[in-house]
Parts: sequence; C-alpha cells; structure tokens
Amino acid sequence: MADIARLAGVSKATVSRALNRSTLVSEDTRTRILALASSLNYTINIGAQNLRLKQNRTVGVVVPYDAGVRQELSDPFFLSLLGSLADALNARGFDLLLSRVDAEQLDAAATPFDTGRVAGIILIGQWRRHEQLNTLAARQVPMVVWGAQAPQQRYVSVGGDNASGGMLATGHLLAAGRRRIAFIGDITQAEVAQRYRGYCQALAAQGLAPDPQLCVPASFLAQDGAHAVRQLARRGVVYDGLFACSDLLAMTAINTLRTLGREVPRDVAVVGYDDIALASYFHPPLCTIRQPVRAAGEALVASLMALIEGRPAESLQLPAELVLR
Amino acid sequence: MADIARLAGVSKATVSRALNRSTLVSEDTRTRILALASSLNYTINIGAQNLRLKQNRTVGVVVPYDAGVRQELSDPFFLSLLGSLADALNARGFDLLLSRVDAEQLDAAATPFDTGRVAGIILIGQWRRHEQLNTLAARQVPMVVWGAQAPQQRYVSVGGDNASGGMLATGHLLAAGRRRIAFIGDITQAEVAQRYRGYCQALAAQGLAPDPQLCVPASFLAQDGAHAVRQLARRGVVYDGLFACSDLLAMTAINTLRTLGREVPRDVAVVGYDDIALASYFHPPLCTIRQPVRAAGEALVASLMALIEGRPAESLQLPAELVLR
DNA sequence: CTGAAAGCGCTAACAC
DNA sequence: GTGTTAGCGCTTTCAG
Repeated sequence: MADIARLAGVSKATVSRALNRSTLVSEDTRTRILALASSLNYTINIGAQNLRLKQNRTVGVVVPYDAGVRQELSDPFFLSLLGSLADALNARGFDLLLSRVDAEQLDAAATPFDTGRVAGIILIGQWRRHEQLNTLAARQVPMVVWGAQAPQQRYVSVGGDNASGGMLATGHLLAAGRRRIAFIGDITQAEVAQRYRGYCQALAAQGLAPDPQLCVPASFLAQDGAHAVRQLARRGVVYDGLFACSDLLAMTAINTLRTLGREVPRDVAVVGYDDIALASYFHPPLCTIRQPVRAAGEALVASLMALIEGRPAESLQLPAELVLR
Repeated sequence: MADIARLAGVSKATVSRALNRSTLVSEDTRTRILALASSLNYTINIGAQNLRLKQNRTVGVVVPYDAGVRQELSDPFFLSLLGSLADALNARGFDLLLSRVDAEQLDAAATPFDTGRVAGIILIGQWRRHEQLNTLAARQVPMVVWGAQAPQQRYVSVGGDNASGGMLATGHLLAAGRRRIAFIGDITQAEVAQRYRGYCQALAAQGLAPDPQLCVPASFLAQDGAHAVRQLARRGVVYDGLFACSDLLAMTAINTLRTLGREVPRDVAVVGYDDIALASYFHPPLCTIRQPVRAAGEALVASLMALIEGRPAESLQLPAELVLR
C-alpha cells in the first residue's frame, strides 16, 4: 500500500480510503489509485486489515476423525454438507477454514478460534464426548454443531429430525406389508438412537414390539452393512424388512443379502438414510430418508452468524423426507 | 498477551518468548506464564504473528464451479481428494482455506493469495481456460493444479497417468474378448482426451481402429451416463464393451443398459474410472481404474511446499491402476 | 479533500 | 534473563 501511495503521489491514508470506496476522496484520485492497484494486482492485506479492525470473516469447519482409524474424510453425506457450507459461507462473504481434530479431543476444535483465525466454528461429523462441547460453549466459543439435540446441551445444534426419519422409514416398510424389520445402526450415537426411537414408535403404532434380535450395531463405515447382515444370518433370525441408518450401510447390506441368496426387495425390503447422490443410481433402486443438505448448510451458517453477532440462536431440527424409488 | 504480561508481572516480550519456548527465559517464569496462558485459554493470535513474521501457514484449496449449474460440490473423487489434502496439510501444520470460484474466472482463484490469506494455492476440479492458469503462474502465484499436463503449460501440475489409465481399461476389455468398445467422456477435457488416446492405443495394439460412432460425449454429471447409453441405442451401433470416464458415469450407464434389457457384464462389459468408495459396493461389481487419492494429496502438497519455499517443482504423473472386480 | 500519527497483537534486535 | 522499542500493513481520528 505504501508503494501504491508513492506511485500515486498520495499518502497511505488516501489509498486506503480509495480502496474502501470512501466518499472522502476525489473522483479522479480514486480512479487513478484503483487503476494502479489493479495493474499491480494489489489487494488489501486481509490479515493486517483484520488486525486493525478486530474483525474476522472466516468460519472454521471442523470434522473429527477417529484417532484409531485415521480414515479419509469419506462419508458422502458430510462431504456434501461441507460443500453446502462452502456455498452458504461464500454467499455471505465468509471464508471457510477446514480442520480436522481427534474425535476424543473435541476441545481442540476451538483452537482456530482461540488463535483468532476464525470468528466461529461449525462442527460436523461423528463423535461422542458431548460434554466437551458443553465446555466449549461455556467458554463462549461461537459454535454450531450438526447433530441431535442432547438433553443437557448448552450449545446450539442443527440436525435432521431423526425420530421422524425413523418413523417414516419403518412406516414405509410396514405399509409394504413387512412385519419383521431389522435395524442396522449404532444406537449409542444420539442421532441413531433417535432413529431407533422412531422405528419403535412406528412398530408400536401397528401393535408390534421391537425384537432385540433384529437390532444390529454398526458404525458408519460402509462394510459394517455386510457384517450386520451376516450377523443376522448367524442369529438365524427371520426378517423381511431392513432399515439401515445410512445409504452406504444399506448398499453393502443389499449386496450381502444378494450373496446370501436373498432377493431385494422381494425377500427383504430395504430403506436407507441420507439420500446421498449415489442412492439414485443404485440397483435395485434405493428407497431412503432424505436429509436436506442444502438447507442444513444454510441453517448452520445462519445460526452461527447470529451467535457471532451476539444475537441468540435456537437449536433447530430440519424435516426428514421419505424418498420412494 | 499484554494481560498475561501484567498478571505475570513481566513484559510482553518475555511472554512471547515463553510461549515460543525460547531458551532465553528462566525455567520458572516460563512455567508460570504457560500455566497462566492455558488457564485463560489464551493462545497467540496467529493473524498478528503472521503479520509480524511475514509468514503464513495456510494453503488455499480452490474448487471451480460452473456458473450455470451452480451445483453442489458433489463429485466423489474431488471430495475425497479434498479430504486427503486436508490430512496432508494438517500433517505439515498448515491450515486449509476452501474456496470456490467461477470456472470461467479462474484468475479469481488467486484472490486469497493476493490478499495475503494463503501462502499458495491448490486447484482441483474441472475447468477449461487453461490459459488463465498460465497467466496466474506468470504472476508468480505459488500454485499447483490437479489435472493433465498441457503442452504449453507454465504452471506445476500433478495428475493421474490418464493415457495409461485409458490403455489399462481398454486392454482389460479387449483381453476379455470384447471387440466393439464404446467410450463415454468429454474429450474436450484434457484428462479425458488422454484417456481416449490410451483407448485408441490399446485398440491399435490389437489391430483395431476406433469407430467414431462408439465415442459419445458426456460431462462428469452422473446422469450423462444414461444419456450416452441412450444415444448409442439411437445410433443403432453394436457394442459389447464400455469404457466410462468416471465411476458415476459407469454406474448410470449400467443401470440404463439394464432398463434397455442388456445384461452387464454378459452383453456389455463395463470399466469405470476413479475407484470411488462406492464402486466396490456396486452391483454388478464395477471394474475401474484407480486414481491414487492419498498419494495425490501428498504430491500436490509436497509440490506446493517446494514452490512456497522457492524450490523448483516438477509436474508429476501418478500411476493408474486397474482394479478388477 | 488529504496527510500525519497512533495503534491493532505480535516479535526481534538491542540494551541492561 | 528480562525490558524497551520499532515496525509488520492496515484504518481512523484529528488537523489542516
């Protein structure tokens, strides 16, 4: 900026004003400065500007990883959520700083905030240790979390309506005449637990009780769909419907059912969750519960903006929708 | 930092030294300052530190979008590449700033660099306008691009070996006895053009000539796989093999073949490209060309680090690998 | 309308 | 060992 000032024969102050389109600078000095700046590919240094203005137009998006697995960022649902966050932030003139933290050390998620890198944090992905989030919130870290609402939660969350999703999925299978419906998912995860609750409610509405033999634990790793189906086979339990808590689980489950000689949907009807892009290309057509990714990104960003500006923000549940295929 | 200094009864300089683990500070003042800082959740403000040190440990990852479609960031291959970039950068203590630019305005990709936000740029995704990249490179923007090597390119690129990938895919189909092999892909894209070249070479090795009737244009949008298969049907052209330039195209192509009453792989054998996670769960099993995502992220970051540190960096091609399923 | 000067939070000579 | 001071690139009073 000093260079531009020298070349234009004015002071740094005038250059600053011209570049910020202040009205306190004459028409022709402004155009002269602007021309000079663009010819030199000069742009205001945001770091210095932030320092001076004590502002910050960057948001941190944090995705936890399992220290053990150290797997790639690979869940299609979270990946597409990330894309929608990028768009929602860009639209508001915010940058997105992506970082990954150990799922057990969630307090590390606040580092980019503590170091002044970002104005707030959006947390997406899977983890447990909810109490660490409360600790962060107590520290006044502006933060919005994707996921289920916990009973004692002191932070703002945005999530899908998992209970309703579970009901829709199970209700659809029941409506198709299925009566023995298996459930695949990790019910120690809050979101999955809510889907399981919806599952139980839908069964109860038909006067059916959930059979614990039909509930199989599974992580969000795709291959667990295969494990779960084999587990059901080992248990020797009879079933004609299957509700999988992600589309990836549903797909591997379907392939495994096929290798076990069971035809989908004739022998076992399957419903997945998320409605990832690939669900519509799968064969047989995969019926699923859509999570509104676009709206989710928007809502997460809108809530975070409120927190950053000191306005209150409510936790939110977005509607789940049954996609028939 | 001033607060900490006051509370510890020392100067800001001492606090700075203690926090940076300088040896010029006595053992017990250091521990006292460190304790104070952590109890207050205080961390050095990176923005101010960067300004003072004229350094920057952030890298910009830029993903172009089509202004028309304004689609979500959704290509599974680029998404997983993004994940591997996040890991590779994190491992080096760098942050990742994600931004999206209009594919027609690639010069905007340099904005985060011009504004001093990032030390360099990694560009992934699809675009045309290669000449804009040369312009950026001429401006000395440290930049590494994922993709094909162009003849007159003045920037550093890292990409897969597309010619070899095309040969492997086609060679596999030929080895399976297929002789009429369709090609689906947008050969105006440099990477796809190279795959097409590999396709032609593999055919030539068997004394076959490529039939233009068998080459169908398609974008990377998944549904184009369906369009392409219908196009082939309209042309009334006979084929028993199909090489699709992405797994998504292959999957929609397969589903469309099925609706047209053609069985895969009996009537038409199919090979895809990328080896995205879902390829292994697809039915029928999808044979594909693997792009080494992990190595790609590493290589992109390593090359960018070289450029940032003023070392030379060579453009690079990573080996393609045939995945049989 | 424009310039001089102070200061955002930090670090690195240079003193002591 | 520790403190003083100048300055990274910017904005913004306050004077002119």
